[in-house]
Amino acid sequence: MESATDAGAPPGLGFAAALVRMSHLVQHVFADVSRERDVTPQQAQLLCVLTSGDGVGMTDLSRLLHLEKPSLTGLVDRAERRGLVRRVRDDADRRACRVELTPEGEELAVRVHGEIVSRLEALAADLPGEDRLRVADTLTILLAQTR
Amino acid sequence: MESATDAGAPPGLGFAAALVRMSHLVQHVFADVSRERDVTPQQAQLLCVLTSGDGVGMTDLSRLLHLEKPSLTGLVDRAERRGLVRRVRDDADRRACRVELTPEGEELAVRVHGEIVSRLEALAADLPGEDRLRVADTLTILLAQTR
DNA sequence: TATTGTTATACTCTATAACTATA
DNA sequence: TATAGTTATAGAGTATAACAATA
Repeated sequence: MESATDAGAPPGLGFAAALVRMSHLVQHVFADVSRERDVTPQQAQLLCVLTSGDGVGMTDLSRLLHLEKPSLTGLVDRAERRGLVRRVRDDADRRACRVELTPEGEELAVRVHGEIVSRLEALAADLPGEDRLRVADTLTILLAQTR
Repeated sequence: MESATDAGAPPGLGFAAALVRMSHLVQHVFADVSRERDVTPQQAQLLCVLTSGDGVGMTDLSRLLHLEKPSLTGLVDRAERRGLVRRVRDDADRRACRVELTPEGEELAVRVHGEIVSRLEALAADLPGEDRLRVADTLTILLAQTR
């Protein structure tokens, strides 16, 4: 006996495998929602990161998104061309700039974020709230280690 | 009081947010391990999918990886050029082919998979085994809904 | 006619190396 | 000299439309 699943329940996946599979599922939700809103998943992720705080520098953004800076330059270029974000020159340090959401980008960010959250919550609709909470809390602990 | 986290514990993330954050973490583990082994994350994922079973058709593979078929053609082309997979013509249906791991591809797949699993398990090292099991089982249930 | 897979094409994403401008 | 960001370049990933070959 190596699993806590009852007879008749799905064959338990193993911790790492479950995380990997869940990660793929989340990726696909992200991809589906992005496609419906006519942005790429990468651009959607950029918008979501920009939702917190009012303007993020390119260096911070590249760390947050785990992208090399030239990759980020291109991503921001394309998002800017679509009118989703804008670069604002920093007066204090004239090398730097902050990237901000435009009103259009902000609206899109809210819609995409809301849709993703609602699809993931829907997935857990049949789950006892207690289990849902426990998963969220346990994952939160794991995530805190890698900050 | 809207969270079960104790005082001093990390601020609980919310179910959907926790899944999204965990997904990003898994993506980065995947990216790091792939890079160390000198393959792209997409190629690593292809190898992992091919580990189960001996040869998968392009149509099945495109469904498993959620890729349009022309995208898959390119991915398999590049992996084949690197000697990681090979296309084997299907004698029964001469339109079709099965994609198989080469010995080199199989060795790489095992290493990448093992490394990813071990890093994710390591992340949970401080977690009571009971919690780890509960998360795995709960996620398994969620995943089973979307098969 | 339907299905399997590829080709043609156009973008997007990403990294490395070299660069500009400011600190 | 170090830091913020960009440009140049090359390759990988992806999708849509059109196609070839076989069923």
